[in-house]
Amino acid sequence: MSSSRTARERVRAELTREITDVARRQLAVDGASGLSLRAVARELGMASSAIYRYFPSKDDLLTALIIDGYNALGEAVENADAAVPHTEHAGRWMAVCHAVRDWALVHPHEYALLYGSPVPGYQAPQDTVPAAIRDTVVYGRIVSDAHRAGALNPPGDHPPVPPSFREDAARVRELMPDVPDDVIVRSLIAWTGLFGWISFELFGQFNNTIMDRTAAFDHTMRCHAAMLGLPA
Amino acid sequence: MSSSRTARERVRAELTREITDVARRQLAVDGASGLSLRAVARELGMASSAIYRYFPSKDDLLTALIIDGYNALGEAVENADAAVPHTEHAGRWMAVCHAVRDWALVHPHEYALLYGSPVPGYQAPQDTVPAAIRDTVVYGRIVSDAHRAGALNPPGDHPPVPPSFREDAARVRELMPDVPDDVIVRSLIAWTGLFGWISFELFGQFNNTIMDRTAAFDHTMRCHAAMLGLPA
DNA sequence: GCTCGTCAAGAGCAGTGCTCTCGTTTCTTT
DNA sequence: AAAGAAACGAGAGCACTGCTCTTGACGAGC
Repeated sequence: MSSSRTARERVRAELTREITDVARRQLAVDGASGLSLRAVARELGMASSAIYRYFPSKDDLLTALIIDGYNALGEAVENADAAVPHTEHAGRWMAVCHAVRDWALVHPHEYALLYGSPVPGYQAPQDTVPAAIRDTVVYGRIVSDAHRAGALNPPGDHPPVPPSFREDAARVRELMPDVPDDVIVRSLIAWTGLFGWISFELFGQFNNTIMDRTAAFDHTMRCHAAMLGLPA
Repeated sequence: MSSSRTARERVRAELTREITDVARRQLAVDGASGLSLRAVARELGMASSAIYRYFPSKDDLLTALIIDGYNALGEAVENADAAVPHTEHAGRWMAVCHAVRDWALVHPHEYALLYGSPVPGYQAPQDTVPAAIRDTVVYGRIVSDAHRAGALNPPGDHPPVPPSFREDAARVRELMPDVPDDVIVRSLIAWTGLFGWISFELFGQFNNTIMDRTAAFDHTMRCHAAMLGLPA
C-alpha cells in the first residue's frame, strides 16, 4: 500500500539519517558552532542548498542532534540502571552516575550541546522535552524505589525545608512519587552536583588541580549517595 | 618623560577599552559566538581591519573579555565576603554563594563564557589563570578561617577519603592551608554544587520545574554549608 | 500520456574572520 | 631640526558562512 510512497520516503529517511550522522561527526570534531551545513553537504557530495529540503534551517538540524543526544544519554543511563539488581539502590545510583560521566567523556561536544551554554539565538523547541527528561526519570525511579523499600536513611543534619518549596517539590514528585520534601531536596542536590562535577571536568575547571578524576568523581558521588540516604 | 610616549599609548589604551566595552555589550545581547569584530568596528566608526591593530584575533578579544569577567566575578565575591563579619563563617559562605548567583543572573552571557561550554577552537591562554581563581581564593579562605577557628563541625556520615585522593587534595590545600582531606572533599562538593546549580538555572534545566529559584537556591546552599560543617 | 509535486543544483545576497597594501601620522634617533 | 622607524586607519580582497530564489529534471498518480 505505502510501498510506492515509501520508495521516495525511504530514500528521504535514509538521507536524513546520513545528514545527521555526518553532522554528528563534524560536531565531535569542531563543536557546536563549528557545524557547517555547507561542509555537511560537501561531505555528502550534494549541493548545499539541497540540505534545506531536509532541515529548513541550521537550528532544526541542531534540534535533531540535541534530541538524539538526550536519547543516547538516556539510553546509556537506562542500561546502566538495568545492569544492577533492582534492590541494590546504592549500586544503581552509582552505576547511573558513572554512566552519565562515561557518556560525557566519550561525547564531550554532545554533552556541551545538551548541558553547556545554550547556542545563541537558538530556542529549544518543545519536542526536546521528552528526550531531555529521559535520564531524570531513571534517577527519580531509583530514589522512589529505595524510599518505597524503606532503604532510604538520609542523615538528619539538613536545615528544615522552607514552606515556599512546596509547589516546586510537588512538580519534582511526579518523577519520584510519595517521596517527602526533604528527600526531594537531597535528590536535587545530588542531581546538580552530578552535572556540576561533569561540567567542571569537561569544561576545564579542574585543570592543574584534580588529576585523578575518576577516583575523585567516584568518591564524590559516594558522598552524594550517603547524603541522599543510600550508603554503600 | 613618558608623557610623550603616553600620548600615543594613552589613546591606544583608551581605544582598547572602548573596544572591549562595545564587545561586552554585544556579548550581552548576542552571546559569545554572536560577537562580531566587524560589528564592533562599525559601532566604533572605524574600519574592521583597524581592530586587528589592537587585538590580533577574535580569540584575543575573547581572552580579554574572559579575564575581565573572572575579575568582575572575583570582585563581587570579595566584596560579599568583606561585607560580613569575619568570624561569621556560615554567613560569609552564604553571602558568597548568593554573590556568585546574583552576578551570574545579571551577566548570563559572561557567565556562560566563563563556565559554559568552551568556545570551539579557542584555547584559554595561561594569562587567564590568575583571574580565574580569584573567587576560589575567597572560598578557600572562608573554609580555612573556619577550620582554624575550630568552627568547622562536619557531620561524620561520609565514606572515608580514598588514599588516591591525597595528591589532588594537597594541590587544593594551597588554597585552604591545614584543612584535612575530608573537608577538602566537602569543599569540592560544595563548589561543584554551587556552580552546577547556577549553570542548571541559567542554561534552562530548571524550566517548568523549579520556579521559586531564589528560595530553592538559598536552601540548597544552606544544606551545602551544613554538609561542610557550617550550620546556620 | 500528461500533469503535478518533489527534488538537486546553481547563482546570488549579506554577512563573517582575517590579510595585504597603501598612504598618513606619530615617535625616536641622529 | 631633520631623517628614519614604527604605528596607525582605510580599503580592497580572499575564503568562508547561512540562507533564498530560480531553473530544470525526474518520478508518481490521474
